[in-house]
Amino acid sequence: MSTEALEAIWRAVRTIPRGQVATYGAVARLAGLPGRARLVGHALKVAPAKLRLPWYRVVGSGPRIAFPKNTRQHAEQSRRLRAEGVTVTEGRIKRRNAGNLDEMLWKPR
DNA sequence: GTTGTGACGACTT
DNA sequence: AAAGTCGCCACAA
Repeated sequence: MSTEALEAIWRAVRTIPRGQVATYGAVARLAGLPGRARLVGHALKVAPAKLRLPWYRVVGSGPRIAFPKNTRQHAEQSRRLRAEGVTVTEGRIKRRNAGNLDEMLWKPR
C-alpha cells in the first residue's frame, strides 16, 4: 500500500473534532479511498505513536466501538471517548448533536 | 500463487 | 436483533 494513502488517512483522522466520532468508512471517503474501510483500520494499526492521532474517535458503523467487548482496547477507547463527553453504552455511541458536517457523521437519521 | 485473518461495511436472511 | 454473505485488500505464512 502506498504511503500516500496511509498519510491521507492519518490526515483525515486528525480532522475529527473533539467530542465527535467518524466511522471507518467515513474516514476512508474523506481520504479519497471509498470502500476501503479496512485499510483505515490497518492505517491506524501501523500509525506511528508519535503522530498522536485521535484513533479513539474512529468507530465502526452503528456507530459502535470496533473492538470486541472485554478487551483492553475496547475499554481504553470507551474511556477516552467518555473523557471527551461522548456517551458510550455497551459499546454503542449515543448521538448528542445534529451532526452538521458529513464527516463527523453518525447516521443522520 | 493461495489461504486465512482482520481496528470494516452494506445487504440479506 | 443476530447471523450470513459478499466486496474490499493488506499482510503473514
